[in-house]
Amino acid sequence: MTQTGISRGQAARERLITAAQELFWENGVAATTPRQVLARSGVGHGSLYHHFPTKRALAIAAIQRTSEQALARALAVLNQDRPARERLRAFLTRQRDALAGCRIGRLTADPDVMADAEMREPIRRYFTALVEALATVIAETGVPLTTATARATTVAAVVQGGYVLARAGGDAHALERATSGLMDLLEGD
Amino acid sequence: MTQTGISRGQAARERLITAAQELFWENGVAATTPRQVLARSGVGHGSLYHHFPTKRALAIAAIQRTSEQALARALAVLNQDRPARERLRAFLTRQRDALAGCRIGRLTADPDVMADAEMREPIRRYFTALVEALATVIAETGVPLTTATARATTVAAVVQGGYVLARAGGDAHALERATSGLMDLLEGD
DNA sequence: GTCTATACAGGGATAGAC
DNA sequence: GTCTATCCCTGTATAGAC
Repeated sequence: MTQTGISRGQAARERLITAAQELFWENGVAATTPRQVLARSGVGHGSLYHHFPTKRALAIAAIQRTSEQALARALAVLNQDRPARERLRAFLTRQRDALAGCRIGRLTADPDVMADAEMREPIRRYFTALVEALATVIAETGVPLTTATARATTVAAVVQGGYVLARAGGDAHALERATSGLMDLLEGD
Repeated sequence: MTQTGISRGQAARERLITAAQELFWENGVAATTPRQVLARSGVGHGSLYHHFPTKRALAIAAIQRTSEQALARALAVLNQDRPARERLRAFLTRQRDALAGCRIGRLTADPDVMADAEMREPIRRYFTALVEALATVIAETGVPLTTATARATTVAAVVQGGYVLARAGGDAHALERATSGLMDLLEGD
């Protein structure tokens, strides 16, 4: 009750989550060790296990956080005050770090994540919400709703696959080629 | 000189590679242990390190093999004796184990693979050859070559992304929705 | 809350006999 | 070529002091 909004303890907790988010993006969950999280965050061993009973608990917190942040950024683009066609184009041409890969999508290849329902859930939610938002925008461009839903899945997929191709070839432009190829199709050539 | 084409030793080597291929598909390279490969293949510890000096050497052999096999299967579909339009459709609607993910594409999220140029190379080759073959087929449908190349990247990306979405949602149909959404666009609605 | 010390299984590999 | 025994390091914690 005498505390400010964020106690000193919360600072360590936040630093742990942030460091875990970064490392998960770089190397995945399974391949990230508690020691790496400690080194990155500057937090001590004792503190980690004070704030999180296990690596799994930290992983869940970090994945949830990443998922929320990524969804918020995507929805910000899709809900801008502009014509639907422009919002769709803005989503597809958004600046992305192609060689780093998608912070969320890449987790679907992580064995620790896929083996754990609580880690999978934020990922499922992210893509469900993203595809739904895309379908809404696409429907606003005048496409029937059932067509819009399939097309929204295609749009989300081309971005995820663009990341895969970019990383596979060490070529950041592969993502742009994939999305621009789809945009041409969407805009009727 | 007195040997048959495949010596008894090759049998163990082959079983190790096959087991590694399966395990890499299931769990990735980094998360697969030599012990798992031994258990799966039925080969003994001594034999593993007789045939492959390190886990890395086994991984390179297994990834190369997987890449060759996957490319051969894809090209078989794309080079059938049928109209280009049908071959493209056959590629997109090919039976795929969506929830298992792509044996090649998934490796782009593996930290061990991405940190090693020799492991990355077969993956790069696979997608380069796949996109080139797709571009040829698409060009045969009457599309200008530069457009065909971008479009080929889009096709490969939608398949890869479809896998990601399917695994993310635990929904095998997500892959079909992604590819059928693309097919509608390709066939001019 | 944070620290240092300790524990112990498993990963990745070597040694040397058969 | 294959086997068993052994090795050292790191991942993932637990214990208990400060």
